[in-house]
Amino acid sequence: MARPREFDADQALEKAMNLFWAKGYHDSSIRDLVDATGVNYYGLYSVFKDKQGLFLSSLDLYTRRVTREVLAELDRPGPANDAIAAAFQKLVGFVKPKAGHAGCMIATAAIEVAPYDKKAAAKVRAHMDRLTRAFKRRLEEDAAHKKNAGSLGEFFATNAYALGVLARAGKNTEFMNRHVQTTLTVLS
Amino acid sequence: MARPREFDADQALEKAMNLFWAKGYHDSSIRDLVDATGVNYYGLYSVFKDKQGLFLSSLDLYTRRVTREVLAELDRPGPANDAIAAAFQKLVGFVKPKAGHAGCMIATAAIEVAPYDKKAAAKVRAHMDRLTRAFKRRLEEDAAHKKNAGSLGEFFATNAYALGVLARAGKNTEFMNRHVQTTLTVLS
DNA sequence: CGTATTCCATATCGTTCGCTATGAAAATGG
DNA sequence: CCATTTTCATAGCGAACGATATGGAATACG
Repeated sequence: MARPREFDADQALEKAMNLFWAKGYHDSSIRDLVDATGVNYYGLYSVFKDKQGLFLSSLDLYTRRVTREVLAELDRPGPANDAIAAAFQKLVGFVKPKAGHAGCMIATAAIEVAPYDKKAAAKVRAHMDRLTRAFKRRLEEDAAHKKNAGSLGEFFATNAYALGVLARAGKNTEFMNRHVQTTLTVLS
Repeated sequence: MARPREFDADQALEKAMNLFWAKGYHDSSIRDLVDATGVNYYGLYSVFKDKQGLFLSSLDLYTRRVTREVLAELDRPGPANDAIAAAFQKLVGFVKPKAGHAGCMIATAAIEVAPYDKKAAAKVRAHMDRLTRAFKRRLEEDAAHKKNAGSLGEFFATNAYALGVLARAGKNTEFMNRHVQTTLTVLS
């Protein structure tokens, strides 16, 4: 038809997500996003509508990219305890300070965006529900925890987000590993 | 010496703290703070230096006002389990949506301010340490938990902040109470 | 009582924000 | 090969930001 765009939307979204992940919504300006993605204003706005749209798409990508890997650990064969421990181990690897970003993007969004952005709040809620259900599903397979699978699922999901807070507050990996260790004692 | 100020600095700080608590740092503009406190620009800047100074003072007041009440529950006589449960009960009452604000101001600061503000980060760390030590101290009195008092203290403190995230994400009191219930099972 | 000093109220500063308008550049279709 | 269409690069928009400057009002001191 006409001049083709010179950027890949998926790659741009990934870079935008990394910036939002690292700095949150408010501290990531459009100009920062233009620099980080290498895509100019027109490109970003034509694909993602506006800053909110880019952020919402980033939340979706975060779910696909990061959360999926954590949830995959829950499908491991073997005892439920080991699968949950593996999931937390994976999570610590993600939220620890690395490549400039620290924390869980969903937890950050929950605190700084959800209170006044209904669409972001809905995505945060959906993410929490998904994570909760994943833990719950795995726990229901275990006879010892089947009856408490619901509240335990909520508990593990909440503690997953708590790791994101710890990371943002500057706690190191040892601290987070210790927290995971104690968290898992509810299963024994 | 000259014209006396027409406002009470402590009352103004309390109102500023409530706004920061409700909306976080970035969404609370100086103009919002002027409206909320009833103190004009000159007054705020002459007493608190700048926006950061006002925020840091608000963090201190939050510790004195909110955290102290929670910690007071830990000094209750009786079993450590009951004291810790009471502290969490008090905490849920504070972080639940009420009077416009929701969540824990420290957790919010940890996520949205601490990553790039060293002074705020230091106050967040100090708060976490204080809360952790308070739990730890109470647990050390209990022979059953003395050996794990350190990691348990960290665990309880972290879960206290987690409640703040839940509140900001819109979770209701029942959800938070259920979380507290499960959190306390690590003691049994 | 007048003068110095401090505070109040408001206007305004420079900057940055999210977003859009504008003209040049690049590819397609007749 | 030119006209059309879409993207690129950039300038610029109005609004809001944190912070400050300014002139009048209010008190203390001589």
